[in-house]
Amino acid sequence: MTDLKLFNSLTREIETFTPVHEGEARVYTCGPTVYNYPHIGNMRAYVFADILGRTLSFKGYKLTHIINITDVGHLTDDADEGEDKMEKMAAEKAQSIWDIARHYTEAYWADIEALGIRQPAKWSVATDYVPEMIEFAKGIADKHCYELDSGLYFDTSTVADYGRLARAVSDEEAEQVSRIGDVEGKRNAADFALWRKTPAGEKRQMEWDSPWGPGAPGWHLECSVMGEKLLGFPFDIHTGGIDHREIHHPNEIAQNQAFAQANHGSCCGMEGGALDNPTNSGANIWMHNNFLVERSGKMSKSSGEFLRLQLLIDKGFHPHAYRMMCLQAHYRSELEFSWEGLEAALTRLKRLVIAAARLRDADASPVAEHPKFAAPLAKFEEAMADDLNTPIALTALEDALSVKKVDAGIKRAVVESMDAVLGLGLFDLTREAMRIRPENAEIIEEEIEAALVDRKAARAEKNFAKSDAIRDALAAKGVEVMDGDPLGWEWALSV
RNA sequence: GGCCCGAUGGCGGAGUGGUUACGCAGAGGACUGCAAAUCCUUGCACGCCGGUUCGAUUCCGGCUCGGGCCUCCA
Repeated sequence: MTDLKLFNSLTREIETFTPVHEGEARVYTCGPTVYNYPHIGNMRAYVFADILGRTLSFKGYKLTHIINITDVGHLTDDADEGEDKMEKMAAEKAQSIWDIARHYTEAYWADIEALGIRQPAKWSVATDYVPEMIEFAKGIADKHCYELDSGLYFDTSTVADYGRLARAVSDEEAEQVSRIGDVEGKRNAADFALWRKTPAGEKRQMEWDSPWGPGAPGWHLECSVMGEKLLGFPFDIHTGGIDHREIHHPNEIAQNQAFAQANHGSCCGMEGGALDNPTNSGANIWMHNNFLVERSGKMSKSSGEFLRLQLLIDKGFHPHAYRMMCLQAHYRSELEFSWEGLEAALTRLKRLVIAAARLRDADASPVAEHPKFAAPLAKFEEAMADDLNTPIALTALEDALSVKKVDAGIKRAVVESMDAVLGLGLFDLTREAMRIRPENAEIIEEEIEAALVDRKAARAEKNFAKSDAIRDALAAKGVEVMDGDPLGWEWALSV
C-alpha cells in the first residue's frame, strides 16, 4: 500500500505518516466554542478531520480520534481582557451558561450527524478537565509563568522556537504594531494567560478555585491538557482550522514544550525542546484546513445571511451536498462558497447516487483483483495517500462507477470501499431522500401526486394541452416533472 | 506597518517543465407526444512583464490584482 503522505504545518512539508504507536493513529481535533450555532465554514474543519480519520482507518490504523468541545474560556474582544463569549451569550439569552453550552453543543452535533461525520472516540468537554488544567499549569508555572493581577501568564521567551508554527517573528525582530491595548505588565507581547482571574468583587457563572485565585482556565490550556490526558505526548496528528495556526496552536505548542521539560527533564527527548523535531511540539503532525469563503469575505455570524447548515436544508439542499462541495476542493485550498456551487455539488451527488442505486440489488463481492478496477483503485489510493486529495479521489470513484460490462457485485464492492473513505453514503442515500422540500415551497407532496395523476390521465387521452398545462402549473410552484424517471418529480431548486 | 497565501475555461476546482484532470453550466446526440430526468459525445483556460530552458501554465525575479493573519474565530 502506498505510504500516507500528509502536509505538516510545522515543517511546511509533505511528510510520510509514521505512527507513534505501531498500528495506531491518535488524532486530536480542535472543536467548537459552543456559544453560538456553527456556520458551514466552521463545519469544513470537521469534514476535513473526518476524511483524515477515515483515511487512517482505510490505511489500517486503529484510530483514536478526540474532538473537544470548548464550553469555557474564550473572550469576545482583546487578548486577555473583556467579556467571556459564553458569559455574554448567557446574559443576552437570560439563560444559564450551562444551558447555553448544552444547546449549542447539541446543535453542533446535529450538524455533525447530518454531514455523515463519524463519531470520534470521545467528545472531550473542557469543563470536565479543569482540575487537570490546574495541575498542568502548576507543573509549568515555576519555570515558564508569571502572575499578574489579571491572571497567570505564560512567558513565551522560555521555550525554544516560539511561534514556529505560525512562522511568526520574535519581538526583537519585529516592530510590533499591536492593534489592541496590551495587558499591563506582560513581558512579551505574545505572552498569554493560562489562568484568568475573576476580577475582585465579581462572580462568574463559570469559575473555579485555583492557586491563583478563583477564575477560569485560559483558552489554550484545555487542548494541551486534553491532548496529553487522552492521547499521550506525543500523539500523531493535531488538526484545526488554519486560523489556529497563528495563535492558538503556537501557544498550545509552547505549553506542551514546557510540560515536557517539566516532566521529562527535556522536551520529549530533545534538549531545549527545539521544534526542529516536531515531536517536541506534543504532536508529530499539525494539520490545518483552509477557510470556506464567500464573495463578501470570510464567513460571518454577525453580517449578512448566517450560513448555518440548516439554512441549506431549508432551501432544499441535502446536507451531503455540502460535504460533496468540500470534497471537490483540497482541504488546504480556500473554497469559494456560492449557492450555484452548492447546486453543482448537489447535482453531482445525485448522479452518483443514481449510479450507485443501479448496484443496489447486487451483493457486494469481495474486491477481487479485477483488471477493470485496477486503475481506478490505484488512482483512488494514490490520491488519498497524497495529502488527502479528495478532488482526484472523487474522479476515481466516478471512473469506477462508469466501468462497463462488469459484474455488479464487484463494482459495488469497489465503490463501497471508496465511499467508506469519502463518506458520501452513496448506498444509504436515496434520490427521494435528497428531494428535500424547500421551506418556501408553495405546494405539498400530496398535491403534486394528485396533479400527476390528472396529468397521466390527460396524457393517456393524448390531451397534451391539458397535460402540459398541469406541468407548467407545477413548474410555477417549483416542481419539475420527469416522466422518464422513476422518481416522477423533483424540486427545481432556485436560490 | 509586519508576516503569509493565492491568481487556471462561464462558475467551482485538480494537476503538470513538453500530449493541460474532473464537476456544474453550455452545445450535439439517444430517449420522449414535446420536455424534463437519465445515458453518450463534445467546444472552452493556465493575470501581466522579464529571466532560466530546446521547450514554462508549471522554475526564478518583478509588477498588478485579490485574500488571510497580526484580536476570539474552522
